[in-house]
Amino acid sequence: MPELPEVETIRRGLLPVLEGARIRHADVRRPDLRWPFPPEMGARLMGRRVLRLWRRSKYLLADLDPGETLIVHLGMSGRMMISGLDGAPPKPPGRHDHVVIDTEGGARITFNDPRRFGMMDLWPTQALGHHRLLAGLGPEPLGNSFHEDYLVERLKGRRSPIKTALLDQKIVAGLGNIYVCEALHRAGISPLRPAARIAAKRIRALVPVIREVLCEAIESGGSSLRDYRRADGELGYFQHNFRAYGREGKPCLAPGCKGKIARITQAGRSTFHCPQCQR
DNA sequence: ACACGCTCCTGAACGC
DNA sequence: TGCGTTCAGGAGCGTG
Repeated sequence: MPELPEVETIRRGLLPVLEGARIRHADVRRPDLRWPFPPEMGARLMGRRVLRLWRRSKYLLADLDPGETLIVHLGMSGRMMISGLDGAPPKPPGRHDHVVIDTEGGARITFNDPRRFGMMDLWPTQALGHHRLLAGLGPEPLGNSFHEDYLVERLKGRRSPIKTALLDQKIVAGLGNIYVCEALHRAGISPLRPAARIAAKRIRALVPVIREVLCEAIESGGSSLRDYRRADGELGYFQHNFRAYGREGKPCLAPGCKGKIARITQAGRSTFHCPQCQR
């Protein structure tokens, strides 16, 4: 499922066809995803130019001329597909293709989301910070305001396990289940340990590890899961080698560790970790 | 402020 | 072979 690296990779894939392009037509094929689409979304997108395509946490943001931003979240199973390039026919919409955007350049961007956990909204660009979904987000993990002192401070007094704390988007925005498991594994920190009971030194060491895990995933094009299947023009599919995630029962890959990856449930979610080397 | 459980949804994987 | 059941999970939201 798309986490920050996947969204970033999708953004980069969309960049050449969307940034600077004018939307010729937008086909909104159902009234809602997780929430209703904004009123008249299709009509409001039509004829507008995309000034900038950027990302905040797991949200894709397309600044439109004039003054409005299209906010897109891919949820669990959202995908983007590009077709209609080089004179090829644009892909006709199929099952779960909920929004189809055609540009004047001839490209077609198809948003597909079987589980419909995604969302789209339109919001004034200068007031984006006040959008209910963006307002409370913590710092970008790859940005300057996510740093060692910040994380140490934010985890003070947190009795919840570090795994849960790192999934809290108010603390750091964009981490999901997979990369939290990977980061904690690399840092040798047990996902079960209460956040407030981790030595400051180890939290400080975790910060660059989080960045490293995300950067590697972005470099390799993100990660792939069941929900992502390779197809022509589909963005966001990646092959990434996880050391912990999805490796229940397999040998721990930490250097020198003889442990085995275990799978537990925390806050209703699977955690993969090595009980041997993660303390 | 924090912590927890519930909820949305469908396809894939699994069991009988 | 076919059907029913379980699981996956981002993250808002209500409750304590």
